[in-house]
Amino acid sequence: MAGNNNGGRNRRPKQASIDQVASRAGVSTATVSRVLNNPSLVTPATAKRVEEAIAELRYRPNMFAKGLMMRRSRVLALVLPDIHGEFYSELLRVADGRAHELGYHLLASSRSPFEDSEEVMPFAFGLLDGVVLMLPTGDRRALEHAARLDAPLVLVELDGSNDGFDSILIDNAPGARAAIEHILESVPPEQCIYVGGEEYNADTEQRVRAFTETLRARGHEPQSHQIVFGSFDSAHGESWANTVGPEVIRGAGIVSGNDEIAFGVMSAASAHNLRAPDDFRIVGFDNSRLSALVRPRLSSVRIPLGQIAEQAVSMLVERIEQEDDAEIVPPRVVRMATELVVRETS
Amino acid sequence: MAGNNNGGRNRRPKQASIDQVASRAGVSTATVSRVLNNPSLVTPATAKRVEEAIAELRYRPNMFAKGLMMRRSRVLALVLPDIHGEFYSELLRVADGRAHELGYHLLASSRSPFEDSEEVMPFAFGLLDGVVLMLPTGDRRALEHAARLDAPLVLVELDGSNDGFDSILIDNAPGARAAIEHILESVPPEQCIYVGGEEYNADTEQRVRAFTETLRARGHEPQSHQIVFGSFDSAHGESWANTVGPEVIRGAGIVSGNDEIAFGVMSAASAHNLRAPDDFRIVGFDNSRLSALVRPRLSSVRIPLGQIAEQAVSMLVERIEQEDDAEIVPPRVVRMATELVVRETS
DNA sequence: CTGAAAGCGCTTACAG
DNA sequence: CTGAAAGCGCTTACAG
Repeated sequence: MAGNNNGGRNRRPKQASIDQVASRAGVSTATVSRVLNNPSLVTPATAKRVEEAIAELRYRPNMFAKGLMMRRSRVLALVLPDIHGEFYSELLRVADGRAHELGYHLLASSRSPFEDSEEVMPFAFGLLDGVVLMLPTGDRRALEHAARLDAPLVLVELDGSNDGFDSILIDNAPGARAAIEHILESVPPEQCIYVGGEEYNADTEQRVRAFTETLRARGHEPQSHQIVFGSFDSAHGESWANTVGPEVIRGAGIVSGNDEIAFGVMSAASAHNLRAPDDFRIVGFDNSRLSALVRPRLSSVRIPLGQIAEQAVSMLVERIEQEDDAEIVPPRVVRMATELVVRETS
Repeated sequence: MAGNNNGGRNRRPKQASIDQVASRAGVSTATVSRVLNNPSLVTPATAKRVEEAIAELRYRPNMFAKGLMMRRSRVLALVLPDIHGEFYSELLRVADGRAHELGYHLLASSRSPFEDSEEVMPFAFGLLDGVVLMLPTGDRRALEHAARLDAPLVLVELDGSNDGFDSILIDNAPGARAAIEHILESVPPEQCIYVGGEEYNADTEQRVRAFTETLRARGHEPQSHQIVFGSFDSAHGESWANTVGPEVIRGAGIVSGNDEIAFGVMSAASAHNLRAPDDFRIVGFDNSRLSALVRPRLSSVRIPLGQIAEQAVSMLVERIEQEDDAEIVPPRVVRMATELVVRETS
């Protein structure tokens, strides 16, 4: 557009187009396209000429033009809620690995495409072949937006099968039940407390249910102070512990919404010289790397993030590549079980 | 292509095109395009008709066609090395926030676009307006590849200014120096040890240099056992501590490559009943959330990740939007200072 | 203020 | 095996 002063490096070089490659190689653009996408259709000799032209011109296909024709970009997105740390890396790493195996590139977004009504998201999403959407908040409104999206979608942590979407759910029950039962071995039901994260969260709800039902099975109806909500961070654990004070913590059996909360509780407790497992029992959720690292080592419920990520990407790609066919496979729901990892704090 | 049996939900609905919107609204495609991109050019009355048609047809512009014309997608990527946990979230969150302010969508990739020569990456990268590339391994080969990429690039942790790229560097010196000086207040130089992560890493090199120089300034030439390399994880800290044994740790002043390593060291030490700060001193790097949470609280050097992310995105967008102009701004290098956060372990 | 038309850079039947 | 040509769905001078 402007004067072609391409002195700088960080300046997009005027890319060669397929036409230039074609004329340089003395062939048609169709032939260039063939050597790029289906070399077996072309004589080795002409293929060679074309490849040389490509190399000389440093030609790289324009992905927009290609996408316009193919209606496919081979790019996937993984949309994660604003969760912290630990969580991200395994999810990303495994999802990316699986995507790569399947010939796709995976990108992650920490911003929901439906968060605000601005114009930026649709831009990006129109370029994607599909998205894995993690919705632990059970946000059905987001699901409605998603339904309007034109890309294939796999949901994680929210059952969207009634709306036609493949879904992957975390089955918190086994792990949560095991955790509370383990604690009940040494703590009476009335001293068990669930210190959870956000209340309106798919995981929170399931865990609270398991907690409640397990206590009831022991003939104890949990009181309101035995189930507390907050946020999934250590600050919440600390502030809860500081609020209730040492007399409540001593002898208590605590199931916390995640490891961070547990760290917060233990940290505040240690200020009163209370330590797990002697003075109280505690188990976290997530089985984060740090749970095995801190002293005392934190018992925790493992969530199979790697399997979830792998499964999500696999299902998504299956859907994408199925679109070309006529057959309609009904939405699938898969549940991933959790399990208790016993360490020192319980 | 196939039979249009659109019974299923997860099936890409045949998208309406701009032509259909135009004919439905009784205008030309040019007009539709104008109400979408520059409404002030259109009479309110006709704009309204067009908007209704858009709504009725659930029209969404084809981003490939748009990109083909505009040569711009408003999508940015942040390419991170395979670092763990903590690191990701702040970087991502802040970068995303800044990108959004500037009207871009940011996606993260944990896979280097140059990792392998397969065809997948270029696909994705041709769709991006620019990328922030974090290269803590000092991988100059990756930089060469990057130079061939046609998208604007901002480098983090590697100085690519000589190759024409804006670069953001972490200045480890102030923080590292402060850390070792702080430790030297109570530990003799010959008992100071740097337990680092990967040896060929921009951060490692700077920190080791600061460590070495500070000890030399005290008249002590560090011995080979005083500088050890490994990986940036707790396992390395543990194994190092177990290898050297309690006699080395007792009384030592340890600067570790990151907080994780420090946790590993402390964890192994506690098995021998050695605790910081009484039996030894230790400071980490990264100032991770957990450093403030574990007991004893870990002193750590803060790296301004948020500022780095924000700066990187800002510079990148500046470059992108500058491409249209003729003026060539020389590559910039900005250095972000680190600082020591003293807690209980030192 | 609006439209007809060219063009962005590819892919893919269709002929040969 | 190869090429001429149409077409994907947009944007943008250029006229009016």
